[in-house]
Amino acid sequence: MSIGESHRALRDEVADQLRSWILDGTLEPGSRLGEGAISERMGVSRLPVREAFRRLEAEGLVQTAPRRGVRVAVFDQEELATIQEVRLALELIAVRKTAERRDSETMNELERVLLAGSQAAEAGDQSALKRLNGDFHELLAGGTGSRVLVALLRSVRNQAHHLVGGLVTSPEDSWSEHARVIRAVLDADAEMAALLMRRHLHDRHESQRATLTP
Amino acid sequence: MSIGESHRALRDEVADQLRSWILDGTLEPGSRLGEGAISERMGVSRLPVREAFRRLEAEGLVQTAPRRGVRVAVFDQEELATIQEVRLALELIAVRKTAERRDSETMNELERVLLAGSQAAEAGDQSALKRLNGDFHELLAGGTGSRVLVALLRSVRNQAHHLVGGLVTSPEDSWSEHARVIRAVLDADAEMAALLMRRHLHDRHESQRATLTP
DNA sequence: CTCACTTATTCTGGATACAATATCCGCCAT
DNA sequence: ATGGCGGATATTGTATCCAGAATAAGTGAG
Repeated sequence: MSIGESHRALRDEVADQLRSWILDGTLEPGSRLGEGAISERMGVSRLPVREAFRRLEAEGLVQTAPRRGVRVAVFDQEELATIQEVRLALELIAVRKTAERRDSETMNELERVLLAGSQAAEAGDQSALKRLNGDFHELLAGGTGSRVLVALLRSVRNQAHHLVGGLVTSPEDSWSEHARVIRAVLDADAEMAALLMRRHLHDRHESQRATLTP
Repeated sequence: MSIGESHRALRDEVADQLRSWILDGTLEPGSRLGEGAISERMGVSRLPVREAFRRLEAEGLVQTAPRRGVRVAVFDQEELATIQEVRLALELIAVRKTAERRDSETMNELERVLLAGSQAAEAGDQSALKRLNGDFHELLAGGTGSRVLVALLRSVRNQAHHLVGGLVTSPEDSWSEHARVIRAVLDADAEMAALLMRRHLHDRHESQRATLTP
């Protein structure tokens, strides 16, 4: 099999695949990841798998015990609360900075997402809304112009996602809150955008706590 | 040479060595890190070096271009400002959480550091102060009980350190501010501790900006 | 002499084989 | 049952090997 034209590095491919498997629950928290099994299942040698492990380890998605292999990260309640708190702080920094910079490309993208989102909401297109909700967060991170912040947010968001198991909020509810944030950013109202974002994430956090501690 | 009894994984050793070389300026920003050269210089094979690269990459200390190797990360002014902002937010979360949890082991360690620090300050022992200043930040991160936050802070702190080149603040000045924060934490005054920490980091940030933009 | 093009070397990315070692699991004896 | 012993398994690390890409070196033309 030819490696093809401009194939990405295999470690990236492997890392992405593992990440999505972890996030969508195919790999349950605490389950063990044997490098042999992974490499066999994905048809690559063990070398890229090990490199992918190191990356996921640094991203906090997996935990490594020396000589005992790698397993999907499992967090306790307190750790999850901390992650939420950190995520909130970082998202606020990001949305403020994006609203202040008003990078033209990001603004155009946000307008596009806003339009597509309201159409999808009317049509009741759940999967489109889910994707747009993802775009929303990516755009707000990217709009800061900071590669570091983008990486940190993605990492923390993954770990936060890790906790929800099944998402509690419907894509429609999420979208209406997102739309308000986007409008504030487009209006260059950084403080309003931050406030709306804070409420957005805080509500979500609360509803999760409620379901987790009955 | 025998690998010995309970030696840490070589990738950790390599990553630590590279990290300190980057942080102390032995490896200048933008300089290239050939995996062959590193493995030769450190007397290990290329594999642990590559694993270490992936970790440092995720920590943001190095940047990787496909097929073009890895080089020490170089950040522009705006990125550095963002990193400082993120670090401030995370340190505040950490110091508050530590002051609220009051983990007994951490409190004991903080008392020890406080005592040793005041002695070192009197004796004018610069290197001891420098080490204690490092312990200070590690303890505040560890006191949160959150592995994730510890990892994030270490990463962000490394990248912030990355910018200073030569540190501007003397260990003594740093220490006096640190000591005040420790006392506030020991007094369970989370808000006071956070306020002192904010001022501590903010001052440092300002003095750096002053030296960088003459 | 400078610039572009071609060639050669180096380096990354990946695969594979092999050794060493630590952990895990089952079996056996008490 | 329980505790210890020994083999099976997995991780970790080394050594080679190869393909492909990037940089460096060299060469020729204008």
